Amino acid sequence: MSLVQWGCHRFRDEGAAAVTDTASTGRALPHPDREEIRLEGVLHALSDPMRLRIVRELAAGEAELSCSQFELPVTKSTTTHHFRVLRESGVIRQVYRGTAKMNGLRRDDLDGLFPGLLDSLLAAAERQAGRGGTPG
Amino acid sequence: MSLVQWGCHRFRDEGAAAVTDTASTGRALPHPDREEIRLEGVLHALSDPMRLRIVRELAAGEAELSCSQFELPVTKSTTTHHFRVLRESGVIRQVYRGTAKMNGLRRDDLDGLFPGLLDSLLAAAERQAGRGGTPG
DNA sequence: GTCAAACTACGATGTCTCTCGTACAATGGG
DNA sequence: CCCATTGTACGAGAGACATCGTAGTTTGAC
Repeated sequence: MSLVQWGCHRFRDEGAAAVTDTASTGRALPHPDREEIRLEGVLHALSDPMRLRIVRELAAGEAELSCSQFELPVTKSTTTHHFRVLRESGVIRQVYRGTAKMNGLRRDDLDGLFPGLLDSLLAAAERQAGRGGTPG
Repeated sequence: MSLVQWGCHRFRDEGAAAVTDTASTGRALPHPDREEIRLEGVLHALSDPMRLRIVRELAAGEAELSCSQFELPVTKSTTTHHFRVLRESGVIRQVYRGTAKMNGLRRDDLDGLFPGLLDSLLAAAERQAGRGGTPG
């Protein structure tokens, strides 16, 4: 049938992402620019219970949190993986601080791109959690 | 390490779903009840470009649409697959009418469960489409 | 310098997903 | 009854994903 190949479910190009996060230490992490953030990528990132939970905890507190402050029922390797997915999809921003890696929601960028979306999503997760689901 | 196994990324239980859609013809299709709809499942369904596109077309028009009215760049088999994912996640409702299968957004159920979410998602998709993405 | 803490890299594994093609079933019109 | 239209079932293949374990790197404290 020879159909158009327009790269479905492939959100990990990143291409030349901005690597300009020289925090207190020298290590930098690749983040997509605001304009590179794709809705499908964000939804994919948030469609995993573990990641939705992370984002909910991140949204609950004001400050940034290090990876180790999340008590997730998975190993450290898996935790690293989930945080990377969140960062590469543009949902969170990660910065090294000493041996820790601090995580913060990219609220400004997400609100700028998709006004109201993040709040709706968080409210939805909250509602479902109250209903007896386990997404956070 | 022996961690808790709490069924991550497994949204397809459905269990005893409601199969009470005897439309004009006799064939019925399993839909999750409103309370069975899970946010993660909805996000997962919408994280695919093809399905996001379907939902956007569905939301644009008022009336229900048959599967064949969507001109998707995939085969019929694949189209069937995507519509099933959307139905099983609770995003759309499907009903047979003659040889056609009519599709409608489950707006009431989604708005009831997650107020504002669907609109935010559609607005986000619209915005991204205007920006030059291809999600619809 | 040594050491613990925090996180990463890599490879493996099992499952899921997207896609297809072919063959099949249900419906309604002549 | 025959047939076109519409959609399904099934099986397969390529690739993505979540998870793990082990081994390694980076950092800061002593």
